[in-house]
Amino acid sequence: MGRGKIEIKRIENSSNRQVTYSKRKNGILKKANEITVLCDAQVSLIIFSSSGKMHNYISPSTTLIDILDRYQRTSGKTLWDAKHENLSNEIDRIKKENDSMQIELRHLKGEDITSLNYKELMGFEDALESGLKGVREKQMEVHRRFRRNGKILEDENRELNFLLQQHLAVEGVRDLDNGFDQSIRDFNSQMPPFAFRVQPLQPNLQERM
Amino acid sequence: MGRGKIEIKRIENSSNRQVTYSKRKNGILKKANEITVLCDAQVSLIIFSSSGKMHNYISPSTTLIDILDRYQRTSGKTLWDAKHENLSNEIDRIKKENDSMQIELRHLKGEDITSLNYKELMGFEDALESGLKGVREKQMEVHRRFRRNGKILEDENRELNFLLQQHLAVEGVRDLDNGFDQSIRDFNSQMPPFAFRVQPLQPNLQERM
DNA sequence: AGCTATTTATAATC
DNA sequence: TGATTATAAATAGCT
Repeated sequence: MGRGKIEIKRIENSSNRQVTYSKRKNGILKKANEITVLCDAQVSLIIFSSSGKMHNYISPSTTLIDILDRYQRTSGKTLWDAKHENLSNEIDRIKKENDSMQIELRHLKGEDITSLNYKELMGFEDALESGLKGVREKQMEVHRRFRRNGKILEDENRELNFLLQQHLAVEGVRDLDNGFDQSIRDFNSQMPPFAFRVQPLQPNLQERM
Repeated sequence: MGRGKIEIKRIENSSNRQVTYSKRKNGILKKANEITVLCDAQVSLIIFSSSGKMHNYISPSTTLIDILDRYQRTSGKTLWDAKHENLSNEIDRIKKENDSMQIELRHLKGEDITSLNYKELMGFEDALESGLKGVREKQMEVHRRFRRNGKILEDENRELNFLLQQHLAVEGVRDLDNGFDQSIRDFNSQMPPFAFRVQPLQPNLQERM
């Protein structure tokens, strides 16, 4: 329908193609709307030009999602259900893993063990004993480190006290009235040696306890 | 384009509407194909008639899913991602739950406890001790039941032996040659009393061990 | 379903 | 691009 008849095959001239696309695109969009209004139809029309521009028409009485849902039901073809199913399967798998871990946890805590047989009980006893052994070893280690750190702090404290006494002996007579040394002496006398807080001489001495 | 001009508004006559739908539907499908071929376009066209019949056209060079993916990317509108997001969120939630259980399990088994602080260690020690206590109590119970069952079996065994001796004393003289009683006597003498297998006099005596 | 008078879409041109 | 126009194509009303 134009000045001349054309064959329906790819228009090689790129600019002609672009012009024809633009005209015919408008034509189709118009017809999509007309059939919607005239015939109560529901239309979803999505067009991509070869240059990537998109145009679309959806009948106002509906939505694209609705059309696609009906498309799936009518054609039997599946669009997003496949992706959906994968996720659902993963959820099931993880939930199962979850449940069995929950059961094992309860067993290790001594709950719900009535259903276990003797062999299973032995297994859990072993697991609990080795766990307890590990925890107790770790506790001992923490204890030892704590005691060692305390010992070192005590030594530091003793040394600092000694230095302070020296300092007081040398300087104290000279500045009897400025009150500074006195306040330190008060502070020191109120605190037991162990609690005397100083920056540790060894860095990284305190570890996480 | 027809014998008369028509207004673009719903055709009230149902059969006219149906006829017009059929003609125009063919027209649009044809145009969709033409723009595809002439202009290298990619078209997805889905039409539902008011009576529910579906017709659709997809450019042969693509798929509906591909068009819809591009539609989402181009328009920013989301079609199935919303449904997906819900499932993905649930997966994340369950996976997190899963991970923390896995960590707790490892800790209860005495693994990976270097990262625990002292207070946490104490907590796990308590949990392990109470778990171990529960398991050992259960084991003791199983043991007791086992011993009791054994005792009962011994008693049964003794009684059966007694009955057998009686039987031999009364009947044995009469049937010295049939070999049956002799074989029983042999069988019995080879087995320690405890291993003498009989149907228990009390049903349900053996519980799960 | 066909037919055809008429309207509409659009190819070529400006 | 956008407007014009001659012509092809689509289709409304009728059988």
